Amino acid sequence: MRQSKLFLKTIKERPAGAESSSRELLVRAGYIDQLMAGVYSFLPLGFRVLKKIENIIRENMVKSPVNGQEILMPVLQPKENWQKTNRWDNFDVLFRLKGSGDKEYALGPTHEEVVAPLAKKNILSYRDLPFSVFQIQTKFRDELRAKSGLLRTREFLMKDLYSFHATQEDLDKYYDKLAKVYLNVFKQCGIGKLTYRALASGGSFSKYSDEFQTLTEAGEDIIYICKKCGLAINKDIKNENPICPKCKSSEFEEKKAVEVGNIFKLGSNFSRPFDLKFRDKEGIEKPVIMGCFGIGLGRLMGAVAEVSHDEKGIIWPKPVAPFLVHLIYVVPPQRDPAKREKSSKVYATAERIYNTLLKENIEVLFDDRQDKTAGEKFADADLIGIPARLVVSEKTEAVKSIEIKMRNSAKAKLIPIKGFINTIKKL
RNA sequence: CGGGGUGUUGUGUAACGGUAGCACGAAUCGUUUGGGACGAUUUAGUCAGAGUUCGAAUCUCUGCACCCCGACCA
Repeated sequence: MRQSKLFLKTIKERPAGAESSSRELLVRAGYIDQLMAGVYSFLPLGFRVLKKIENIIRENMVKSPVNGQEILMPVLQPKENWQKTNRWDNFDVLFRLKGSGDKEYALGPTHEEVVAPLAKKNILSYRDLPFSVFQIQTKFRDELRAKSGLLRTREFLMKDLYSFHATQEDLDKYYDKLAKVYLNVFKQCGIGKLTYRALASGGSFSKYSDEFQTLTEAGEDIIYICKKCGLAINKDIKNENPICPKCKSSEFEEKKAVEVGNIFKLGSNFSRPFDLKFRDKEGIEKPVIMGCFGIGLGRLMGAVAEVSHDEKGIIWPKPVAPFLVHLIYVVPPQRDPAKREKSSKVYATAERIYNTLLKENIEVLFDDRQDKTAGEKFADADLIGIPARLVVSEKTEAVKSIEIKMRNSAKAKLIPIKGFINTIKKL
């Protein structure tokens, strides 16, 4: 991608009144644009990051042991289904809207009301169980207070997976496997060390659920980490239970965190209202046991930016970075005719390197802008936060090298142009 | 939803009730060119409505929007 053609403008000044770092940096670097409170557009760079996160999640959901099948359910949902579960009037953040003839609809904040009746059409026998479906789709929640950029929004992409089981034991096993897969997803996104599986209350569905909490001061949740056994619990659990449920210790470390995922054992709470049943081996009708597993993609992206940045900009972990390489062409003096010759040579070298990278399928953003000085390009590169920065300039041209510097390191070094691609491939 | 704050060009900001100014950006020209260059010229603005006043960005009211704190967050 050529930066000169990119639909993106970086902003030098800090936006007024923005409190969270991730929000400030994502806006200034041109990843996202706010339409209104809690609603953002994803610009080309932001969209790429979102897609990276989406693919990591999808891969993990499709393969064993999750074995999810990807589907896409409607955002627009009938009021009747929400009345069946008693949530039309009780789901605080539900967006309710009127269509023609005053017919009422819900904008999906979650999809139990859709997936349960859907499953009813496909589950008749114990032989149909267990199975899981998931989607990566836009959710709407009328949050009373949107805040901190992508960390709490009213419209957001969510991966929600629903599992269907014949027995509670089967759900329990699956649930624990999913929890491990979740930790792996967060690890792959570069926030593994900071992300805890925290025991939480299960609301009206079950006694407990598990939250996945990433430690950051920008988070709005508080979790308690047991100093003895390392178990994390959320505030609800701590209030009910002043001692660690696992090792009975009473010493906890209190940390602020942002919830990037949440998993629930729904049991038969949704199969009952929708009459979702199956026949077991003995021919007896039983309610299907369900699980529900969510990850907020935008929030995850915000969380990564929140925990991985410095004063100059974002520092993307490689797996979620919009590009692996930021190739920067430092424009040499051009007014002097003798130097103009050199200039075209430097540019030609940059083009050659760009094409080599493309040919090798290395994801590269090429700062080919002719009207920006080196300083400005470097400042932009730091702000945007692509993992590897390659510089082609008169200096590097003179020694037939290119400069390479990693975003998370202060050191730059020169590598010969000949065979440079092998260095890049090893990144 | 309770409380607080703020709305001035694309962005960041200034202006006692009295000429809406500065910087960045954008545009043109010239000089520059390895850490956000310089000069000249140009561009574009008082959230909306009502009121007070000779006169309102400024004071009052209403509305709207955004930000922050809290509550809420199956």
